[in-house]
Amino acid sequence: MTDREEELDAPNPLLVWERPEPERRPAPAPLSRERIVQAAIELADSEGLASVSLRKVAAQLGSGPMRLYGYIATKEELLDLMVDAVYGEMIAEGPFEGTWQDTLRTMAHRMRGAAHRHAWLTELLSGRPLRGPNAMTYSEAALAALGSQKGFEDIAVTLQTLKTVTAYVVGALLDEASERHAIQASGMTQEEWQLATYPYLQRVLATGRFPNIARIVEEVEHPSQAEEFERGLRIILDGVAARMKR
Amino acid sequence: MTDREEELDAPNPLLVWERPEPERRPAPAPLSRERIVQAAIELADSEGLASVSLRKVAAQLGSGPMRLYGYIATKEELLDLMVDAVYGEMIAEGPFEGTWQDTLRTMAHRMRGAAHRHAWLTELLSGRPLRGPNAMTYSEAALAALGSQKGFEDIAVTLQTLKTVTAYVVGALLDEASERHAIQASGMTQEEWQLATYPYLQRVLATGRFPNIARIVEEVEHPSQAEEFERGLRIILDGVAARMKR
DNA sequence: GATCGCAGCGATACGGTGTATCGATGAAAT
DNA sequence: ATTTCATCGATACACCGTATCGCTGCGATC
Repeated sequence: MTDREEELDAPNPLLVWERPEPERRPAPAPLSRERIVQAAIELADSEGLASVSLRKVAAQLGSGPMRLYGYIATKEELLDLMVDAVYGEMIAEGPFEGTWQDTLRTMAHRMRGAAHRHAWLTELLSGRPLRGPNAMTYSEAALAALGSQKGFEDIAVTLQTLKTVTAYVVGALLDEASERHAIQASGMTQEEWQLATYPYLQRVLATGRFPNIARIVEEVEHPSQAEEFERGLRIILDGVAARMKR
Repeated sequence: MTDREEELDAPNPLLVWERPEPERRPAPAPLSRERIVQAAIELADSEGLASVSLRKVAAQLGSGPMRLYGYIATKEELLDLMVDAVYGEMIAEGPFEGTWQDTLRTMAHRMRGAAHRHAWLTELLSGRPLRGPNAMTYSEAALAALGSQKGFEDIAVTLQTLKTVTAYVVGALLDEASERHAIQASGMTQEEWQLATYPYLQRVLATGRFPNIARIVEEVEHPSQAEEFERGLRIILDGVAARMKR
């Protein structure tokens, strides 16, 4: 296309006289923190946390990125809201019931469920103090359920227990997530990735410097992630029980 | 300064004739992965992980950002190398000795020490499978030390134990780090931050919806982070001991 | 000792990010 | 009907990771 043709198609926009006026602004779609957070969560669920940008979230809501700053002061705040929304989901799953073991198990499994529904959760959970209303409500419910059980009269003990179990759960979920992440980041399927990784592993193990790791790779029948999580959780709960007997 | 003056100072660079030739390139400083990683770690230690950018790391080494791509393929790889370097530090602290409790304690405390020396470690630890040589050496040493103890004849049990303890440690360290992060991100000192946060907390607690949390804030004498970590660790080790008795 | 080839370097560029600024706008208030 | 004003979005800025590619200086070759 020549310059000449271009001029015919698109009149030179430098001159006001020939430029059309902007179209009337359509009434902007109503917005709310909730809608913003929901859009962000959908984006994170389907495209990964990395592609949650204010521009994309805003686009999904049919607005410019700057409009979001009426509702949040910072992207970090949006992430905070996303996490708290997930705590909301966990609350909605119902109250805690049964023994203290039941309560702790329920907590652990709900968190695991949430982390599986929202693969980005663990990454956000790390390094974010829980001050949102849903997180507080959830913690309060857990404290209340535990506190009513024999052996948990001292609220300091209850808190310590809760923190320890939570630490395990978060750590275990991060571990579960790490492999998934590496695979997903490489853009391969799990099999492709294992196939691509296997030769390196074999080469390293062939050096003989890692006999125990080699045994694990060769001999150990790996339990499912769910089973592994469960076994760890049993260890923790045994520990809590042991502590209570003093 | 007028245009005229400017012209006198800086000759129009559009004309080749008046433009000076580029100065001879200085011999580039020798580079290596190790130097790159060290520079990145220093930057992360002093300015925070967020300000580790390839541009800044390269600048610190007196080179352009693109030169780094001869040594790494991706920023992610640099982060992997940083983590593995920290495992190197942990290895250098010496072998594992004593009972299986001693070994697990040592592991936990070394990791905690590393996380305190390098505040960014926990963030990187999350979601990064450990395939680096130092990480593998460290794991191998831990497996060997544990495996020689009574009760750990089954390597699957050893592995499960290691994973569980590690999960707790990582989770606990993340929890420790989260508050520090929030404070540091706000750019306040700890006292300023507590002062700024306190009114909100009081207002929320005044609603009466969080009686247990209120009790914790008001009644519980908070142990130091070190003590809290230790208590949790004791719970975990008790759990391991309990599991072994079957 | 001169020449050449080539690995490796860095200038430049691209598409993306979070967010500050500020004129324009449309709805609410008068 | 007019004015006010909160709010929206276009634009801009600094910075990011990284693809591209011409240039440079060094080591190998003749």
